[in-house]
Amino acid sequence: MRLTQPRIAILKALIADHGPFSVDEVRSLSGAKDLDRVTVHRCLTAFEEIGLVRRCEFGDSTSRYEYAGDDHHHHHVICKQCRKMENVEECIPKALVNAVRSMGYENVSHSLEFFGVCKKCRAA
Amino acid sequence: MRLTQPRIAILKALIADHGPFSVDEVRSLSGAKDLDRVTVHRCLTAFEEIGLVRRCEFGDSTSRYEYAGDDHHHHHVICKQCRKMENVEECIPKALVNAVRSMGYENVSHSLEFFGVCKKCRAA
DNA sequence: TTATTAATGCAACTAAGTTGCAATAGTCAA
DNA sequence: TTGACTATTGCAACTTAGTTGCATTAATAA
Repeated sequence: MRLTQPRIAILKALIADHGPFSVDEVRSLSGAKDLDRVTVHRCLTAFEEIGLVRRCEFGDSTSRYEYAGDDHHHHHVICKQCRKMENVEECIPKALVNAVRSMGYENVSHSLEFFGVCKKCRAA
Repeated sequence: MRLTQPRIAILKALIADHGPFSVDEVRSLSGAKDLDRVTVHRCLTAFEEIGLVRRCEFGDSTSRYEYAGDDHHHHHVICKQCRKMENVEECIPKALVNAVRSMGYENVSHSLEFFGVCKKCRAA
């Protein structure tokens, strides 16, 4: 895998700002504003494949990406109103994954997202 | 809310076959093959709003829907290879939801999906 | 320094879902 | 039962996110 200008810019942005970002958000954060959307896509996909980046789905049919090179496993809460998101450090118990294994699955991973209304939005 | 032919057909299909279905799958399952895609969409959205149907996202940028009128809360495992899906009856511990509440969120819901490789696919 | 080829950028395309609007068909009241 | 009201449907056109093919560019290895 080659270390190119677009890839450096994208990775820098993801490491600096951490909070899953859409392709277009990554594009503007990366500074390289003239970066092609397709390139950002391909870079993120490539990073995902080697585990440098994690893809998140929040149910709005847009993929978001965050830096994952630090092995910091976590989940997210998304405010149903303002769409702000925060990390949730707690994770599911191992027993749950084992339950799925006992159903005959191997190589089990999971996706867990929380949705709620944040303090700010409730005040308004 | 009016009880129309399309809605009856769609609900029947969802109750009969349960396993989250995409809009097009619902369309063919409903028998009413000449049903407009848009209509199916709108019906499912309407059902979702009144809690009759639950929307699931498996990270392939397609929404899937399942009957939820029976209050049967559960999650899913999706095989990473053949895309087959099964219910997972276990759920996350209350402590986890409380952790999110203590971050300042109310009305907290969650989405949890498992991904793995099923027995059949491993054999092949 | 040059040759190789992975990666980029562009244009055209696909897939899922949304919107506006005229026509249709449930539902309510007479 | 009939008629009026209006929610719902179906169509066409549109949006948004993402993908594909291919010629050009720029990392890397010799």
